[in-house]
Amino acid sequence: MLSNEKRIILLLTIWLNAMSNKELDLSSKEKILNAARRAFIRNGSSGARMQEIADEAGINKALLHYYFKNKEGLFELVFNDAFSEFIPKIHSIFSGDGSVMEKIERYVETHLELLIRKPDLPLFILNEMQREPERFFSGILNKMPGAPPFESFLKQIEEEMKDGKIRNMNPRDLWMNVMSMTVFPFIGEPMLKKFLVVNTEEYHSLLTKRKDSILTFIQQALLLPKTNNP
Amino acid sequence: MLSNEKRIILLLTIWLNAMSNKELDLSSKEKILNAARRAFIRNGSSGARMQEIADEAGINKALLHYYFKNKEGLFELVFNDAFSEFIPKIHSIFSGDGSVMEKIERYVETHLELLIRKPDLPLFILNEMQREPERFFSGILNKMPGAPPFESFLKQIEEEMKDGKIRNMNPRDLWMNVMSMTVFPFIGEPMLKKFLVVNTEEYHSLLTKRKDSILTFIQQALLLPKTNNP
DNA sequence: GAAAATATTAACCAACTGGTTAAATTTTAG
DNA sequence: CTAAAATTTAACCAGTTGGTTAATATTTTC
Repeated sequence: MLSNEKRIILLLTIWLNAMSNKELDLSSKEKILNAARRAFIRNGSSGARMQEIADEAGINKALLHYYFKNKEGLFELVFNDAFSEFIPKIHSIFSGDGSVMEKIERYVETHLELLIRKPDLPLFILNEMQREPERFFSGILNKMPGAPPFESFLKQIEEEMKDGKIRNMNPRDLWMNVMSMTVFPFIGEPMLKKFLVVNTEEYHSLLTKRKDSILTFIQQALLLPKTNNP
Repeated sequence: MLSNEKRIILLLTIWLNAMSNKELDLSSKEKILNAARRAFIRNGSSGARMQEIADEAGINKALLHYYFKNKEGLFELVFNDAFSEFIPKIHSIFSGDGSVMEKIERYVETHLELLIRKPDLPLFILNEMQREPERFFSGILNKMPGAPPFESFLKQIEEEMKDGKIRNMNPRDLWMNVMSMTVFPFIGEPMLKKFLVVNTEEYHSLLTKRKDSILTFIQQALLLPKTNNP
């Protein structure tokens, strides 16, 4: 299926990766995990090839099975690592101290920082979740304590709305908006670059400034105009 | 790799699909396209199997090659259909009449309507775009006349900001926010349902109300408080 | 320094894969 | 009603795939 040009590029990539892996002096296991991440992110769990992973790691294919029982085991490990990195601090943010706006700021800051470093995470996670939803609803997501923290955050939002601190709207819509504006620009980069008529550098510059932009936007949408100027 | 339970479910699905296809009296070609969409959406172009597509379509595998030269040809067709359905009217919205808010309203309305009917579209398109970006930057995206319409819309946004009609912010951030809030809730459904503590019906009910919610949020973020009450 | 443990590899396997082909069947056209 | 065209299928193919194994090499331990 691969053209000759693509094959050359692939081989060059494999060689460069092998050289860079050698230079970094990683163990074989670490090289495998790095290569597996790239392969699973790019092609999904069913499209990724064990030989492809071995080639990118610069090792013999049998070593994959020596360290990780099988392809599914390797995938589980890679996915669980990604998932627990992506999900993580939301719960402590929800149940910690601070106003609604402060919590939103903390979430946006934390997540933008993570996604700038690992822009492939959300698409990878969400794509595998749609591919095999039952894997998550019977496993890793059930281990995720979603209900309590968000429900208390929900209450807090409702109270601040009732107190007139922030504008009245469906709290679930609010959170949906916050997550959308934080995460989607990383998922939608190829399309957004085209729409916004920017190149990759310009786009990434936009992303590094997103924190202030998102927070200002949310504040302007939520905060009521003050009747008493300080 | 499939467990027996999954195999039974798959076979039942194939049978039900075959029965429903028969009931709908579609041509073989249409059955193939429907099955191919489902397979490519779920597993990606490299993970989807020709035999899987044939099984779901209820036809012999050789027929795939009779109608569509090969797997890549079938995928191209499916992807291009999806892409031209997802991208489409943005350009006429950008270059048409109306204020910035009116254009935003038109975009949100049009796209929500499309995505409620076809919620798998954005994840599929963006996933394939990240998997093989060169396919798009040398092909279909170059055919997409992105530059002129958005640049004129950019100018319009800037003018309305300068005129004090809407609040000052980076127009690219504005559009990024609009697209994010419209598209991400469809991509992020499995995760958002968990965070928001809603079931599928409740989540879809949220989605059907998103138009007003998004537009109100944007208006509150953008529109300046009036100094003269009518 | 030798034994034990760990790592690594080439070669191999059965099953799966995308694609092909000739024959049979069905549909269409005249 | 028959020939032509279109559709459909079973059987097949070479290459790819995930996984295994025995042998070899390297590292670690005592």
